[in-house]
Order: sequence, then C-alpha cells, then structure tokens
Amino acid sequence: MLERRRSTVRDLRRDNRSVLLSSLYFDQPRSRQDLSEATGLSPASVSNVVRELIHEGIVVEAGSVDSDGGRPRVLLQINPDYGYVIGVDVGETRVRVELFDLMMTERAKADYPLDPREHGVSVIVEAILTGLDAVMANAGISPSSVLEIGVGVPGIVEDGPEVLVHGQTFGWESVPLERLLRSGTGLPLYIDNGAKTMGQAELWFGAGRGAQNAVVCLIGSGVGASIITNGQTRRGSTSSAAEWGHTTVVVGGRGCRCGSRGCLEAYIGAEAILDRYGLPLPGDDQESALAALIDMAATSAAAAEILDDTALYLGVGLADLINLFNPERIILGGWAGLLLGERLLPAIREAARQHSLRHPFAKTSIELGRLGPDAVALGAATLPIEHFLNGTASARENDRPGS
Amino acid sequence: MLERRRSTVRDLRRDNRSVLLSSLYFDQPRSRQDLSEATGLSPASVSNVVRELIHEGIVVEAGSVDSDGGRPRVLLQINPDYGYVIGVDVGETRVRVELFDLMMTERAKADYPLDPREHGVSVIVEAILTGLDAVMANAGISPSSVLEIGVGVPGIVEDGPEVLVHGQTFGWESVPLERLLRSGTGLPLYIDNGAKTMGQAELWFGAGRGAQNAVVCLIGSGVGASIITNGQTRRGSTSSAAEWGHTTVVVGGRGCRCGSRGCLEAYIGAEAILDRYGLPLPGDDQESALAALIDMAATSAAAAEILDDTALYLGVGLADLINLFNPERIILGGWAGLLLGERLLPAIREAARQHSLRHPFAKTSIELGRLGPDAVALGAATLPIEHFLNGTASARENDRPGS
DNA sequence: AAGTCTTATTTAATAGCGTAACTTAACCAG
DNA sequence: CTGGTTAAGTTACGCTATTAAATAAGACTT
Repeated sequence: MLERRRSTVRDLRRDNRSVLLSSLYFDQPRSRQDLSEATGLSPASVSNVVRELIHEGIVVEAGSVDSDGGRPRVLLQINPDYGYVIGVDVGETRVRVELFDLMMTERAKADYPLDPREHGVSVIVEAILTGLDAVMANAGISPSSVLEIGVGVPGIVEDGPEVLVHGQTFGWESVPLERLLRSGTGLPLYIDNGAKTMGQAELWFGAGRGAQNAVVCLIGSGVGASIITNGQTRRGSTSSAAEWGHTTVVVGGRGCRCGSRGCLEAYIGAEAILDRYGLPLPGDDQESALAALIDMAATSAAAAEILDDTALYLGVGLADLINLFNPERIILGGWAGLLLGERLLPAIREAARQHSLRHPFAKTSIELGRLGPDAVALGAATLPIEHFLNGTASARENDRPGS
Repeated sequence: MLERRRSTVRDLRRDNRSVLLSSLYFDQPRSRQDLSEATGLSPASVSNVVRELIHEGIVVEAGSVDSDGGRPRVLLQINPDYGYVIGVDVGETRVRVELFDLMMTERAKADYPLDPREHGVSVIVEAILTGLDAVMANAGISPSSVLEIGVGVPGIVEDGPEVLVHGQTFGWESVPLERLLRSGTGLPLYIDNGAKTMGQAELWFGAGRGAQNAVVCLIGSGVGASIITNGQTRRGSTSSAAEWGHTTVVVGGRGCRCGSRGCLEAYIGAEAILDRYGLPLPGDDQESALAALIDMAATSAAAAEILDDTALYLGVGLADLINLFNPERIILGGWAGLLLGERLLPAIREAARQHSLRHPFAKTSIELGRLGPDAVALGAATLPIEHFLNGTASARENDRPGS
C-alpha cells in the first residue's frame, strides 16, 4: 500500500549516476571497467556518466597505473576539492563545527564550550553561526564552495514545512532551529538527531562499514540509538529518532527525566549510573566520575554491583533491539558507551544473549564504535554527502571550477 | 552505504506499470484520466500501459459512466478472474486454506483442526496440501489459473537459499517447510510469519488503510507484531519477524516460554494472563476462559486487577513501539487483542501515553483491528497479490485467457 | 438540427536512456 | 615493428515517457 510515484527516464539517469558515484565514493580509485562491473552498468553508460562527472569537476582521472598486457586502466577519483561540507555537533557541553572536503578529511574545526546550565537557543545559534564563519575562514574556503551544512542536535527533530527541534535535555520546545540558522547563513542546511548522525558516521566510516542492517547506540549522559535498515538510517513517520533510551525495561521502575518510569536511560545513562551509585566520586564532570567508578569496581563491591547491573540493563536493551530489528551488527558508541563497553562488553553480550531469541541473536555481533566519542560532527557532515551522492545537492552552477 | 544496483529503462517501465496497477487496485473503477492524475504519469503513458494491461486480460473496461459536458470517461477495472491466489493460515489450533480472486473476494475455504498437542510437520504439510486441492476443486478453478500461494506460519521465518521455519510454539526447528510443500505442488509459494501477514491484511483492507507507518499487534496465546515502514512490512536482516512479544518489560520478571524472563508475552499473552489469574475459569479453551475473565472483572476485584495490569503492560509495550518506530497508527489484533481491546482500550491508551514520549505519542492513534481474528489467511494471500502488483508474479504465459 | 463547446483519449513527434556491437587507444611480447 | 590483448570511446538501435496536436464522444446553444 506504499504511496508510490511514477518516475521518468530522467530519474533513471539520476539514479544510475548516483549508483555510480556512490560506488566510486566508497571504494576510491577505480577504473571505468571496475565501476562497470560493480554497478552493473554497461561500459558505455559508465563512460557517459563519467564523462559528465569529469566535465562537472566532480571526478578526476588519478593517473593511469596498472597494466597487464593491454591498455592500462585509467583510475578515477572523486575530486575532494570539488566542494566542502560542514558538520555541526550540538552537544550538551559544547558546540563543535567541523569543515571537511568531499572525502571527509577534516580541514578546519572550531569548538565552543557551553555552560552546562545554560542551553538558550540564541547562545547555541550564535555559536554555530560564528563557528561556520570561523571554519571557512580558517580553511580559506569561500561559502560558495560549501555544498551543504549538516547539524546534529540532541532530542527529537520533527520534519515538516519547517524543521522543529524538541530537546528534552535542553528544555527546547518546538524550536525552529532551521529558521533561526537560515537567518544567519544562506547555505543549505540539514538538521538531524545527533544519535542518528553519529550512527551514520559509524555506518559509513567506522564499525558499521558494509552492514545493511545495524543499530548504533549512543550512550552518553542520556541514551539514544540510530537504526539502519537496508543501508539507510531509519526515520519515523514524524522523522523523530529511535528513542531507545525511553524504552521501558522495568515497569514501575526508576523515575526518568522524561517523566516516565523504568526507562532504559534511567538505568544506563551515565547520569543514571552515577545516581544509582549515589556516593560521591572524584572528578568534577560525569566523564571522569564514570571512569573513576569503573576503576573502583576492582576493589569496591558496591561499584562492581552497579556496573554488573548496568551491563544487565544494557544487555536487555540491546536484546529488545535484536528481537525487533534483527540487525547484523550492534555498535556501542557515545563516550559512556565506549567507556562501559571496554570493560563490560562480555557481560553485556551475555545479558543480551539471555534476553533475546536465539536465532536473531546468533546473527548479530555486538561491537564497540571505532570513531571515538566525537563522531557526531563527522556524522552530521555525512548528511550533505548523502545528498551530494544522490544528486540532490548538486553544486550551485555558478563559480564552480571546471563547469 | 546502501548496496544499490543500476536499473534500466525496462525496470522503469515495470515500475510505472506497477504504480499504475497498484493505484487502480486500491481504488477500483477509475478512468485513465484519474489514473494519470493519481500516478503522475502522462495521459499518453497511461493509455499505453492500460492498453497493454487490457490486452493481457488484467484490466477490463467497466462501462463508461459519467458525463459533464464532454466525452464520458471510460472506467477501468481489474479483472477479478484474471487469476486467483491462495492464502494459508497455519495456526495453533487449525490449518485454514482460503482461495480468493484478484480482488480478494473469497471463493472457497477449507479448515483442518489440529490436535493442540500435536504439531508435527508432516501433519501440517498434509493438511495444507489437501486444503489446496480442496479449495481449487471447490471453486472449480484449475491450478494453472492460481498465481501464487501465500502461507502464514507462527514463529520465525528465515529467508535464504531455502526458507526455514523456526516455530518455538510448535517445537519446529529449522523446518524446510517450503521444500516440503513444493514436493506436493508446483505452484509458486511464499511463506511468511503469520503476524506479518495479518498485519498486511489490516494495512491493506482493515484499520491500517492509507497508513505509511504503522504497527499491527497480534495478541493471541502468544504475542507478535508487524511493523510497516513507508507502506511496506519490515523484514529484518534475517527476515525474521519483529519479535515484540519477547521484548523485556520487567528485568528479572516472570519466566517466559522462550526461556528468558520478563518478556511482554509473559504478561499479556492470553496464556500468561490466565496463568497470572491462577484460578480456574469456565470454558474449555483459552478463548472462552479469557472472555469469562473479562466478564468477571465487573464483580471480582482480583479479575479486575489482572486486567488493569494487562492494560498497563500492553500500554508499556505499545509505548516502546511508539518511541522506536513513531507509527502513525497502532492496530490491535489477534483474538485476545480484540477481546482485551474492546474493554481496555482507554486504559491501554493511557498507559501508552504515560510511558512514551509526548511527541511521538501525539502523532499516533491506537485502534482495534477491523478484520476480526481470522485475517491471517487473507493476509497470507496478499503476499501473492503484492507480487502480482509488482509485476514479479506475472501469470504464466500459457493458457491465459485473452493473451 | 446543426454548430460549438468541453472533456477524454489517442496519435505523432521528440528527447533521453542503456545496451550491444564495433572502433580506437594503449601497451606488451616477440 | 607487428600481432595480440585489454581498456575505453563511439555508433546504431530499441525502449521509455513526454509534449503537443489530433480525434472521439458526448452536451449545450442557438
């Protein structure tokens, strides 16, 4: 009953161009022939599309190497300087802005710490806008060569005529972040949930490479998850995140900041873990406190018990995802997730095994993220890249070199 | 990072044909012009495709009616007798085989009760095979005009080189049901989880009509769910069901027949509800026992409490789905689901509200299924219809009238 | 009753696509 | 320098959907 739409011969071309470009993007220097085999397109079509891409400056020939008795293959490569993308990570403690070239090598970065008690919209908007100017200036890149900007924010992102952000943690309520930012920059803007952008980063460049069905869990102070189905990040009907953190694991259990009881986040979020421990810990931020708690587990029975419980609850939460989504891979990320996973991964796996059905569990692997805790900005920047590969975000025709 | 494949101008045609056919299928007598507007295809293309469909005998002109000063529109209609589909429902208490025409009007039905203690593979295979012959004979239809057969089974269906069924309830372990059936019939065969087939039935013809993102919950003796994303039923990487019933709602809670503890099914499955009540109830099957329990709630505090708890747990389970999937619509089905829902729907809604995030909850409606408890066979038959609409299962070229 | 208007459908012309078969290019071995 | 081999580019072809014009089939007007 899917509401489908006709397509024309032009869509066909765009799709095949996108297939080709994506294939090249994820497996860099390749010859036309390789591309033909990989995509299934005929050599002639590959030639046609490649000619177009070269003409537009998106693809460049990267010196022919290789020979085996015949004409050497000409290697093709995406021109990393065709355009640039910017990823913004709006975190609970800072706003980070990073500028990448097309191949995702970082060209500039700017950080703006936030007062943890103050998440006013205007403060953050201003930080982002100055960050944008800063990274472009820093990298010596004009706004016209930036393709798009991706922004990862905590909380629910509601798509619609105007993108609205509902950030429980920030006390944001229907904030028209897109409109606010647009007033300060003319660049195309895409906003998404931070857990989802990080998930996409791991999917494309980290522990998720090659997976078609995966779940990336972001455990920090709060808890979120990104669900990848058929190679694409899931978005609900309201385009809001997979709010895994507020899944109930104990009916009538601990109170959660969302107002409900027994949420997963109320057990395995860093804040909740520290709260469950109750006693004071060294370190003045959650990160060092949690690290301290983990260290203490070797000597303190109380600390060990807290961590054992954490592994149990986390395993249960993962088991639910396994049963519901049958992912090939589950990736644990976020600063707390990485910290916990390092020590507790075997226990987490065991808990997940016990609470999920045997079959789906057998098809899943549970791993740690590879991109570290700061992949949100990188992931946010994949949003523009995705558009670019789909041909949705072709560069503006003006002032583009070689077009 | 989706592994995409090129498409050709022929795929384009097949897709557009499918778009047109589906559009007509779900909104029956329509003129070419209406179809053109609905699908976005140009009038000329509609004419072309329709000519082809008429030539193949799939579409027929259903008398022109309508006039308004201009040439009257010729109404088009799908020829219900172009071919037939068969849906098989393998339930816990019986095997049901139903034969439908293309427009899903039932033409014949056959029921084979099962001994509840005996779910041997061979018994069921035999029941299905005799059922197939019976319905075809009964409806006076030759096997050659049956397009495909859809089978809905309980448990996990694993896709692969050979479809395997893992039926926890039946004690089935990697049963090659497809192979077993194929030895008895030459007709194309598709096997899927019963909860999913019922979900598709509700989606196409019941309470889910028009929804793009929905969840259909099947609550019987056990608990399952079917998740619809973008108008299509979700299948995990192993193609197994959304095993919602074995999602944990109470860590360390009641033991479940799956071996884990605290599963949703251990609270809201009919068997679990009766078990939680503990006392004997009138009626010799679960169905009448549960009905009796619901009746008693008016007078017995113990019964009322059990039902209140059931509403709570069910609401929690739904809240998890709301948070994870953001469906527009949630549909409660299955015989127990319908029985419970009739009485408890307000309480269930309230529990779901309390345990889900405000925003996704606001976008969801929770309703009862409209097709009754026996929609599994109907749903199983939608599988062939889906293939037919996609052009995947075009009729065999031989002995087709009018081609 | 004939002409005109209105709308639905069909026809003809056009541009774009991918493919298959063929041609050109580049390199190596002898 | 020639023949063999592999890669890349070119051409002709069959398809596709679209646009614009033509035709069909009634209803309304005068």
